[in-house]
Amino acid sequence: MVTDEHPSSLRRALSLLDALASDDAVAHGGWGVSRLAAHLGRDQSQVSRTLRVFADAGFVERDRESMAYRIGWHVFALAARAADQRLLAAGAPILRRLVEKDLGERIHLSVLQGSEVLTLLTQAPPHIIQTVAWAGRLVPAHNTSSGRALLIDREREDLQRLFAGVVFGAGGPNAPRDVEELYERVLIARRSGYAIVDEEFEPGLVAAAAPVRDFRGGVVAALNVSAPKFRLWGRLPLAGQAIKSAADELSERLGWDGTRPRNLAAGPSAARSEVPA
Amino acid sequence: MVTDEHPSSLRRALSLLDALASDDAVAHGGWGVSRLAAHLGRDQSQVSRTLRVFADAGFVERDRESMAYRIGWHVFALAARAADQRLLAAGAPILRRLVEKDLGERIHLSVLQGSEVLTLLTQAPPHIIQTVAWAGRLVPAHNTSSGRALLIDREREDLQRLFAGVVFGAGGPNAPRDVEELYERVLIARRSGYAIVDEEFEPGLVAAAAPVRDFRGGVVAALNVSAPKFRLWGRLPLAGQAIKSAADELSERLGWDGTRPRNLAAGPSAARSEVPA
DNA sequence: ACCCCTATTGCATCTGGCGCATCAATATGC
DNA sequence: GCATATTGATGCGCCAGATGCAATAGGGGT
Repeated sequence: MVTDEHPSSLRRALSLLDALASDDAVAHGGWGVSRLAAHLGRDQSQVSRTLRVFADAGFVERDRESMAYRIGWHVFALAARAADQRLLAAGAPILRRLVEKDLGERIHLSVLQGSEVLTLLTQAPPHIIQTVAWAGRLVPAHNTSSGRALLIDREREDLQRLFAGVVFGAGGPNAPRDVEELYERVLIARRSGYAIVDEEFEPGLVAAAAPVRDFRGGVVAALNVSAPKFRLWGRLPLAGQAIKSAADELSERLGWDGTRPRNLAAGPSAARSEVPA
Repeated sequence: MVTDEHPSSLRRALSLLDALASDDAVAHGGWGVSRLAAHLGRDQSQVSRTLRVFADAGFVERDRESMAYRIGWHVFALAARAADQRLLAAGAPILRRLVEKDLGERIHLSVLQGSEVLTLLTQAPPHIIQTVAWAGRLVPAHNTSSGRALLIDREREDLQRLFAGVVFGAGGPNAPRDVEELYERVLIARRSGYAIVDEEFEPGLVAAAAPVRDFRGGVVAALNVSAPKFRLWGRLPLAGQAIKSAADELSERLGWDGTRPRNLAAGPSAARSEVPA
């Protein structure tokens, strides 16, 4: 997640936090120094010292018996102050309503981070067991409906800049092959106000998404539904409409007056950050 | 927040995040470089450079127009991915303390799954014979205190959708007969901050429960105590209070900022800068 | 006792964080 | 219009502090 461009000790230190939040580390109830050092290819001494600083600052905590480090209270406290809590507060009930009343499939609220999509909230229908926890996870923006919705205002040059260095290979059979194809599909989404994706991210998976705007008119988030093709495909246009009206409602709660955004070259912090390895 | 003991560049860098998470900074929609530098008594050059590293890693974000930095979504992602882990890790000692010091009765930590309650952790007092292993068990949400606590934020329509198709028949003598009754009792629980249940799930069984919230502000789990009526009834309000304060403590460890109002759906442009200087 | 695995610490090396000064860009004043 | 103030970024020399190696210490397991 933290991609190195110019090595700095700070960046190296931050990668420790990423490692501690990895699936592996979480599943193991935290990682010890040596394991962490091995995973990152760094010397144990440095990992040990860096973790001590993090621990003193509360960014990580150590299990007394297993000696394993975990993400600490301070990160959670900061997360509570992370960008726009209002989006979460207003979004949660809308997600619930969508999944329970309208669609009966899994709904996500996500934001753009670089060329990837970060899932903030997930709501699954009651009868489905939560297989993977999607919240906090990153997926590519170019072959997902959320990504398409988040990029719905962007022009060709924006996309070229944003996806410079991103490989378009992976994903489902219908994934866009390059920025040009992506832009064409963005244009299609722009016309209807929502994005439809058919087996672009994963074979057999279809999805619909719509952009959420704040009071400035810019896209700040996306609402999306995704499900197996056999279950959702027939009502996907309807689902798109439902998602769109829900997204518009959320936008209104964020102060959007319904006007189109003026040309805002690129998103908030889109400039930097690349794809992870 | 980050207390300095032995200065290190990492610690200095982390204090930038703290500053950005301060009430002042959040209220102003983020802070610029010079302001941040002044606040921390550090040179602008270093603040600028450090923030770039943070920004590249996604730990902070920059507003395009105001040039102000805010806590970034990456921090949110870290917290989201470690949230489950932390719920269990931070919950266990609190359960133990509750049963040993405060209540002397069986305590559970549970989450909502559809219209049912899934118990994750159980702590029983030593003198009580382990009757049933509750961890992993599913019980209905409508006639249990945990369920009531987990649904404490829901509105009538939410409940109607959630319990559509659920039969309310079974349980104890005082179980709610329909969604309407359930909602009334949810409202009562909402007022006090904890839920009391008197022979709703099972004859002769009473219980109290309180909601646990995470850094997103939503209810993610519930803490509850249950025992035979003859043993707990007299001190049930006290038990409710104890459960509530324990739940609040757990919420804090999950990054919940109890001081912050969690449903601020009204103001359109609250996040933006209002105060001049 | 042994070995193996893990975490911490001492120490010499030298990277990279630091402050100062400068520069560019954008307001604000007259 | 020019002058001034403010804010953020950068070039550069210096030394704090990050790094890596090796040694040390603890903890099981056999």
